[in-house]
Amino acid sequence: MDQYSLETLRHSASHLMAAAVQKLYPDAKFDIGPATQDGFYYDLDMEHRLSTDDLKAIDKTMKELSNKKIPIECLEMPRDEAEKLLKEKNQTFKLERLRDIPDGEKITFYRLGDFIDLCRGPHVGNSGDIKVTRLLSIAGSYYRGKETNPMLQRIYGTAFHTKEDLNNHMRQLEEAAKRDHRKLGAELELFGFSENVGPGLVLWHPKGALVRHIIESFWREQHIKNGYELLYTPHIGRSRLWETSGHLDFYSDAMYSPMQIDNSDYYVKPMNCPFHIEIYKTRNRSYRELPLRWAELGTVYRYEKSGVLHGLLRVRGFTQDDAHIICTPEQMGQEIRQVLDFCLFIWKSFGFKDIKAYLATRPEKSVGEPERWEQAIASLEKAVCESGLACEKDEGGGAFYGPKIDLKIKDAIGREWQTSTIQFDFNLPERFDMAYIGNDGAKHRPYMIHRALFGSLERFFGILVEHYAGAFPLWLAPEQVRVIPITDAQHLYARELEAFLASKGLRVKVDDRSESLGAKIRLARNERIPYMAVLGEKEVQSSTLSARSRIDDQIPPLSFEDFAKRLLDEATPS
RNA sequence: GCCAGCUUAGCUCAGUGGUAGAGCUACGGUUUUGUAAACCGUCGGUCCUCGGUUCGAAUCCGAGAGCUGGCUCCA
Repeated sequence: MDQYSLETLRHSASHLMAAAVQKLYPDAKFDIGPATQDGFYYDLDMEHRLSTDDLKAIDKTMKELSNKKIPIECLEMPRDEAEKLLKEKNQTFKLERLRDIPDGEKITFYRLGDFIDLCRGPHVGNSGDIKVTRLLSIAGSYYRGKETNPMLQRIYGTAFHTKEDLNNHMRQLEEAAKRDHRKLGAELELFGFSENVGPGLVLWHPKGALVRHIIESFWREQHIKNGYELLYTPHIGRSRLWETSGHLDFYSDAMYSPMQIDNSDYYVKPMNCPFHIEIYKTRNRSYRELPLRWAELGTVYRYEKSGVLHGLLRVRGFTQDDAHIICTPEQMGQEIRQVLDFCLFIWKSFGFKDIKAYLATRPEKSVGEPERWEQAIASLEKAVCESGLACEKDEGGGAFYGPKIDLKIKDAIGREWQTSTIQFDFNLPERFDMAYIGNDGAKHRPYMIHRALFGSLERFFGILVEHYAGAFPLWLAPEQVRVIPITDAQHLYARELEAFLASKGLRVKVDDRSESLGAKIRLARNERIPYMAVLGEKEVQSSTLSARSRIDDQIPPLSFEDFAKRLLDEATPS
């Protein structure tokens, strides 16, 4: 339809922005300016520290350059000439980027008026093709993404073919902002944080805690059904446990300082695995008792840099829905398959249907025998294949201790979230010298698989709030029915209904404030309560109730019994 | 942690050097209401914290905390 792809358009828009920046700040040194999923950015360095106020001027200059319809020309040149040009322009980052281009590859520059940029292209024909742009924000970004490198200034923007597309995009951002779990969490009194407690430490308020309780109960029930056994383990453990596990050597950056108890150092746990392994090691294990599937809602604490904390999605204390499967080589394939199916069942229960798998294989630095890696990867691949999931392979993307499958789920407005993870571990079984006695009477090293379905309850809850936009389905809603008597004369009748519904196991409250019907409905709607039962003179006379749901507005009058039946039918996970 | 920004009542926000405000919420009263906001009144403030400049600071400057958007990292 359009002559250029959105990616090309955005890439060109980043050049147009760079041209504008160069015009306003001639000392600017440019690094890279690619298109991204939603727009583009350009990384640059200069004397002037940009602030959001500067975006207006840059935007204005971009519009001027666009109106001039300046052609964007491609210039191919030999390496020495390219180097000379960049040196002349004092573009030190670009010089380094030039050195990254392998010999024999074409070296191209793109010129937009006075702005000449080392760039692979392609680009739109002229600056007049870039009409619909919006500069969004400025940020810092480390040169080449390395924390030890100097920080450049990054300008984020986006571009579209039409004004309408841009407006749609901005509306989508607004929609996402409305669903923001931090905002809804406070509004619906689900959870919060306190400066006195500390950043990244979640306080679950009664309503959020109730939803969490329902999720946990469902989780436990399903795990028992699927052949798991539940464990509880302590929050702290002696330093020698973490020495054996290797965490003190390789994970200490994320661990909190130890506390001294009776002359020993104890660490708050960043992971649950060592405790599970200790349980495994309490006695000899026979191949006959494998596979073991041990699950725990284990609360762990990890140090996260202050700048990365984000609502419930990134915290310092969180509860993993952790499990460890310990099995023989023969059982491995079947176990992986079962975990994947279990994952899919759980995601379906919470209304997520669009799920993608990412398989990460052996990285350069790794532990464990190559055959074990190959076996494990093969079984992961086979299981994903059989499950019918779409899968992307990330060669060399596994952890040093084993390959893994991560699942990403798509929420109600199309955003992807990384949640479930299934990881082999060839490291801990070695370190802890785990073994089972095979039918040959000899000791063998078991396979160990870590897996989490939700990832963490905090993160999952945050995703759920955004997915449902705060309107939990009936089975999860902290309050399922709000009973609304119209006048004081129906208060007794309302209490009768409340007691009846509660006796059926429904979560119900009465709003008997001296307020108008409209006001009570408005409040219940704002609180995202799935059902309202309105009671007036008519309902008392006919022994009925007038129901109203979040979805249907009004429902014809029902008896207490029929109403309860309807809700109980609906109140199962789907 | 780093770059940029923000922080005024429970919430949303106004107030740019001269006595701290509005709406909603909460509370008290009046009202007895038929499907998204009845009316009147009252309470509510360490203007994030500490220090500085000034006759005088919510307002200007510095440091710190928390938060937001990114970078890095990751459940």
